[in-house]
Amino acid sequence: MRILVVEDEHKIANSVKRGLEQESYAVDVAYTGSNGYDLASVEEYDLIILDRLLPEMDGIEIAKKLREQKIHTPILMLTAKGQVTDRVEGLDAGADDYLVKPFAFEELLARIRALTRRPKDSLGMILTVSDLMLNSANYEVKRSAKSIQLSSKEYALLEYLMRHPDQTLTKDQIISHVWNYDADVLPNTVEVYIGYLRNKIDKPFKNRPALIQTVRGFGYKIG
Amino acid sequence: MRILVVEDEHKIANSVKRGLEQESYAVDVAYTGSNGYDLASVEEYDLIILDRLLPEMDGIEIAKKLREQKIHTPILMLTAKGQVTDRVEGLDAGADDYLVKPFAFEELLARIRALTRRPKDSLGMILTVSDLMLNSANYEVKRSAKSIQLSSKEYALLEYLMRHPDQTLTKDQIISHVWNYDADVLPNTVEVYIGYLRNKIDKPFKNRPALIQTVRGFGYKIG
DNA sequence: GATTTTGCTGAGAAATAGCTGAAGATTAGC
DNA sequence: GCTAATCTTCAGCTATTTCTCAGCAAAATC
Repeated sequence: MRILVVEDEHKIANSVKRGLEQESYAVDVAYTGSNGYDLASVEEYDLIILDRLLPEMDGIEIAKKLREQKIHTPILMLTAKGQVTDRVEGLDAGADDYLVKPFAFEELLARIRALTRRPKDSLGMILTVSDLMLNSANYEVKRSAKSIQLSSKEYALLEYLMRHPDQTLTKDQIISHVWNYDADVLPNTVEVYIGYLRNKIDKPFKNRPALIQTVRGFGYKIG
Repeated sequence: MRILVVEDEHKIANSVKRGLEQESYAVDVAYTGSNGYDLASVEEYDLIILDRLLPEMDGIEIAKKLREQKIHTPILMLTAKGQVTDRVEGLDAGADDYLVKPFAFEELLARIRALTRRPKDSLGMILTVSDLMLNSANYEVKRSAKSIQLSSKEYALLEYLMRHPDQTLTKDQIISHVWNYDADVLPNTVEVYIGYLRNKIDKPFKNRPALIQTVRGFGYKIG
């Protein structure tokens, strides 16, 4: 699955590239509009992530030109928080979806999955680890058939862990996936949230094995 | 169920495609009239959604030609608000129904359901959740046999919720289904309408459980 | 066994989500 | 055109969530 990222802010471009590669997408990056446009017209991508505001040639224009060229690759447009009003303009130009910056990486992944629509996770994937179940259609979490109430950060963290079962994730990885790229939260915040999750999914089920495990010096894993 | 969408505005075409696929229709899109005509003559569809005004070959002409070819696939014609809604002309050409742009997605779905009329929902599907009943044939809503009067937005919102019982729907999802694609309403508007609905279907029935539930951080669900 | 590092946790300040009354805009009916 | 209903936004309020801090516990290192 090949993805082109057109974004002039290197920080964002690179963090998106790194994250997507970790999810085993093949990623090309263009830091300018014209560069991005050239790549998009020559190469074949499964998805194009396009910053709306770019020097030289902006996102709207690129989208419009690509559509004129009959290139119908799905386009995910990124817009800064202030510029929300122009939803219509962007969609007119041919974008398929919108994401407002700053976004959490997992949110980006969800949109990408929706746009490239792998049958597997269309509408409501159900993740399970042991007797813990997470249903992304209605954001419901259950353990041993008992419903568990989570806040949205807790939910995002749990989903990230459960999408990588038995794999140790460092606090840095967790931060860059669950929080948005310009929030800089302390590693301790992750510890705190792990604590919250344990209170809800491990502590009340003493007769069952604890699912969230600390891998001292490295991070956490579920499984 | 296969549907062909012939529409030159990518924005509309893509958002309709995405929405219908989520409802598990198989959707093909043609961005030009002649392209659409070719597809419609070769492939077998259960429904064709046709923009009335298209470059190259317009909707009326496509409909006429298809009918000449003895292709009787139901046709739903889209017309812009300003356009002379010459119902007669379109219906003469062979269209089975009309929808004026901009439309809300749920409205489109309702027409599609009417045209493809699966025996199941022939003449007005009736949705029920607990003791709440919605009859889409006559737009009547009742709870515990007591009739409830709703405005059209309230009705559209309730129908959307009831068609996805026990599933949490985000404010974004609600906005893009219940409002039309170029309306730019605030999330708070959804909150307000949820409030209106609660006043009418939950508050007056204190002895019964509340049906509309807030799922903090995610959205709302009914059930 | 003392020291350092790493992780856990209770408490609290700051930020945010959701609810609601009210008021301005828009639309439909007459 | 006028009026009434409906639609939408706004501002203020409350409860929850988010995040940091500081002190403690456990493990690793010396």
